Amino acid sequence: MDNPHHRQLTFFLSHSIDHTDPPSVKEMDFFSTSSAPDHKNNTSTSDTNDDYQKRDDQHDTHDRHGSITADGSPTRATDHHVNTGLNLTCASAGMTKSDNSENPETELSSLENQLGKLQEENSKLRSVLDQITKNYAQLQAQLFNALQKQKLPKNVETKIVDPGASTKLDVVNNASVSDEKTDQDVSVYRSNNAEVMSKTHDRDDDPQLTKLNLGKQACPDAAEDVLDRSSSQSWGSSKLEEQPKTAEQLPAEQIPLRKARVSVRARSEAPMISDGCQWRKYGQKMAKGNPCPRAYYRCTMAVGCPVRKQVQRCADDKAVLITTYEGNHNHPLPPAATAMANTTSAAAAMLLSGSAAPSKEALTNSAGYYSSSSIPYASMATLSASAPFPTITLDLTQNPNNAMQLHRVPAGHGATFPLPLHAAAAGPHLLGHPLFFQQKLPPAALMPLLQRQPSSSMVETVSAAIASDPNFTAALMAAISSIIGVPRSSDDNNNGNGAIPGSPQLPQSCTTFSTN
DNA sequence: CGGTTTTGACCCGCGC
DNA sequence: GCGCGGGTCAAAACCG
Repeated sequence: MDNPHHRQLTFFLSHSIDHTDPPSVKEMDFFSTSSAPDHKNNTSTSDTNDDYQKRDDQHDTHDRHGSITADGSPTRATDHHVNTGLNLTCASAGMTKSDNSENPETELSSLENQLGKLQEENSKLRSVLDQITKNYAQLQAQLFNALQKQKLPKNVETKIVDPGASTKLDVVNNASVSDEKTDQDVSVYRSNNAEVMSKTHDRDDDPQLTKLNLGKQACPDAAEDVLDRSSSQSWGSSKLEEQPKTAEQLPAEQIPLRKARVSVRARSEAPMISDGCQWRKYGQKMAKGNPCPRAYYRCTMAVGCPVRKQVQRCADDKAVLITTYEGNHNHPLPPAATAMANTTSAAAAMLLSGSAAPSKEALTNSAGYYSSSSIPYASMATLSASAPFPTITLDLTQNPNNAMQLHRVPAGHGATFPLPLHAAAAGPHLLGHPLFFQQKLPPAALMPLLQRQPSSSMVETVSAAIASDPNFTAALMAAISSIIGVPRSSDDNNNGNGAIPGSPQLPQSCTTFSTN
């Protein structure tokens, strides 16, 4: 039981069970308002949808889900098919066909009606997502502020007593309890918890939702996760600027946030890649197994900025520079730095979202699902038992046109399997990490970025690679599932994260950039 | 003179 | 408990 991963599995098992229980169902109310996806599990993967629908059909007689759709969404059939809330049209089309096979006019009108409903639902979902994003950002800012207000001794978790964010923070504390060692595991939940919280933006107004969320705080380290997130997600976010900053806040910021790492490999002759930030070297060490020293840098753009990075040349190929970022900036960043921040946040989000007890099968499934997309670059996750922290590596050493690879390296794993970039792309949005270009630029527009030389525009390349997602539906679906922390209903995918990384959390991101 | 870099020492976690 | 390795600290040196 000491194994953190085991704990993760346990958690997600309970999670999956949850989704059959009324409480979990209540959580689904978040989406049920739009009537479409009241099956939180549906958002996971397409293959899951089938299973879930089957299950749902079975449960229909028990009216279980009927209670879920408290909003009174009329069509259950619609609910079945509109799992992601994204492919609403397609789902409805298939469904209506079977329903209306007699009169063409009737069928047409019915289709129109349903189409209108679906469009409405779609708009609702979009608004919900927007709200989630806003809420998340707000909560993040509040949490960050609260953290800053309290001085936390190093490696010591204390209760957060900020009245303004008491609910949220209390949740964290309750969950955090005692286990400080399962950082990696926690990171997985982090996103889930945080997302849930973000959904309950009216936490003060809606205690029920809060309680439900609390119920999901099965992870003892959830608090830590949240803490991490608060600081980590400040990357590229100017919202935190609004938060008062004092010297006393610094210690708290630097406390826990180090678990998820994002590393980038790129070819570069320079001793350090330019990422738009100012760094101060505070240490250098010879790492085992690498003749090249590892340099430790700290962000000096703001006093107390928790962001650090490690720079080291690859032992195998000294032309490859590996830069690892950790933490999130607590200050405004210049455009160039923001791009990098967004990139690392996205990568971290993806990493954390998928770090939750990744099951090979689930990941494989997801990989297959996503790989079918038109993403120009291949995505890959590498799990390494040697990694002290979950680490995602953006490999820019290969042809940017088709070799953008993501290596996810959570501790305790040694398997390699495809990792869906889409989730990462969508995650940041939902989490409140604005990858603006991602949202506003069509995939085609991102291609040029991918075709650039890593050394010249590595940030853009990485950002584009992470952010660009030709299949927004898939990405959003993954993101939603991750946010909800929806466990796969599949028996063997209880590990929770399934193929789709659970929740995008950006608690701490350690990005390693290796420039070639 | 202020900021940065260097570098040895120290701390801490982990494995044996 | 001990050793190892990673990460950080902090004093001295360096630089503009």
